[in-house]
Amino acid sequence: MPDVSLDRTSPVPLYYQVATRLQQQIEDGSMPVGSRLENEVELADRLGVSRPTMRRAISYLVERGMLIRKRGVGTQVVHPKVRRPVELTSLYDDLLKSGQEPRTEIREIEIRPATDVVAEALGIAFGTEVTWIERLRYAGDEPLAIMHNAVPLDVLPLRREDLERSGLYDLLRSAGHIPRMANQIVGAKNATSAEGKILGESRGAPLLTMTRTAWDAGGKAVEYGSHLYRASRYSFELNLTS
Amino acid sequence: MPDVSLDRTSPVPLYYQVATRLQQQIEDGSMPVGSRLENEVELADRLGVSRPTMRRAISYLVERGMLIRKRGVGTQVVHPKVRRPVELTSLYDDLLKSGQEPRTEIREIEIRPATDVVAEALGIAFGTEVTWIERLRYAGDEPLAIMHNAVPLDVLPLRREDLERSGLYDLLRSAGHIPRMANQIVGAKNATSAEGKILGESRGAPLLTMTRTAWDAGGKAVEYGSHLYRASRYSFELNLTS
DNA sequence: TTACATAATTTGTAAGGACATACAGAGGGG
DNA sequence: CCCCTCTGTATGTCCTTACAAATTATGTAA
Repeated sequence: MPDVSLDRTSPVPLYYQVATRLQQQIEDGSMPVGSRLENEVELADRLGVSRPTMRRAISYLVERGMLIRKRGVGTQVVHPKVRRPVELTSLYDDLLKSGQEPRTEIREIEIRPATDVVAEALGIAFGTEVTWIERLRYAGDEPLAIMHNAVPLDVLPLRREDLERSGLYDLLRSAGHIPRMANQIVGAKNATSAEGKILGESRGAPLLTMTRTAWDAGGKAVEYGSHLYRASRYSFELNLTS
Repeated sequence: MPDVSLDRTSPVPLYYQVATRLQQQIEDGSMPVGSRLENEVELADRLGVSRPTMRRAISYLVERGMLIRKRGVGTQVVHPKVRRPVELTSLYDDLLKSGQEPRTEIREIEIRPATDVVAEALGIAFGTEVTWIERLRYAGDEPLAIMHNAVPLDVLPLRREDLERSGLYDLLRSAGHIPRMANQIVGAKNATSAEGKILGESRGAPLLTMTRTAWDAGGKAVEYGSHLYRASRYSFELNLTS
């Protein structure tokens, strides 16, 4: 009865199967917060895996913040509130997940040489051609953000139709340039009258600013973005660990 | 000559020594970006460690974003720009690191029952007594942020003198309640005239808002904070991975 | 009863071996 | 000339075993 869900013929790694099993038990409450796990040796024995495999499964959950280990003591389930480290998502994904309906209006899309700011951020030569886009993001009927992005031509040839249907990050992902690392700077400013007009706010309204450079697994810069959010309608939520 | 820096009698783990060695070689340029490492077996052999140990060292650097591995191909050094995941630091630490001189003015410190907002954030019962503080943080002579914090009494008895000398996070750490996980929400607002007066800005000036709950390794909530930053003088920088 | 030494428990580190799997390039057949 | 297959190479997974180190609990002696 213990190892019902373990399948050694499956291509999904054993340690991952074990980790998933544990995670389920934690999430469905059969391993309540604060409870101690059996020790590694017994657990491994009972599940019919080796201790390194067991350890790897546990380590995976420890890194995700679901378990903590103490040498000489044991392994415990921690408070379920904070679980995931910061995720690398786009506004589009965030809106989808929260059940709102994202809509995008392409206000501008053209190929132009990179400005010094963009070139610096992307680590490319000044004047290299990039696709430059300005988009207005709606949640339902409400405008939410003005988004400027630059994408190098050799990363992805952006087309207006694609951008209207899906988020930039989805396009990057399906083109094989999966964003893996990013540097973000978050600040605040007051809306100019032009910005306010576009976003449906008045001049001086508080805006969140965010500039971001994202790289793929190979370390190639795939996107630079400079965005403005209506503070009255949006805020960033971060879960940090370590 | 290969294993000069490896010390098997040292208490610092072997895999970590190996990782540090590799990291140095990457940082000092003797392993340039894009170069491939020797394969794991040879590397392990040359350094006189086992392959699992070698793998663990490499994995450590892969997780930190310095290396990438591809099955069947090898391991490569990636673009050095993005390295560290988000760190859990306080404003005090940030200022220290950037060479500025943090100073703190305690405007208020008292023990009072938790409001519903604070109780909810800390996961404690409404009305439980917490230490509530209001501080003004300077960088040099310039006011930078108004900071409100609540710390449960059983976590740490806060004293005015201690807070004047060091940051809250240092105090938490030395009390053994090391912040391990946190949830932050970052937004923006316009300064009221009272806030502006304190921060040396005019009414309506853009402010960054940040509320945070932090937990220690055991999942116990150790701090709730609600802070206001002058956007003209401060912004958040985040490095994200995965 | 208290203080100190000792033992048991549990995770941390390390080695060595075996097989699986994905990728890239070489070679052969159409 | 192009496409397919085969093969070599490197990482991915998994096992068994052993010892080290930290913490807690136990037991003994003053």
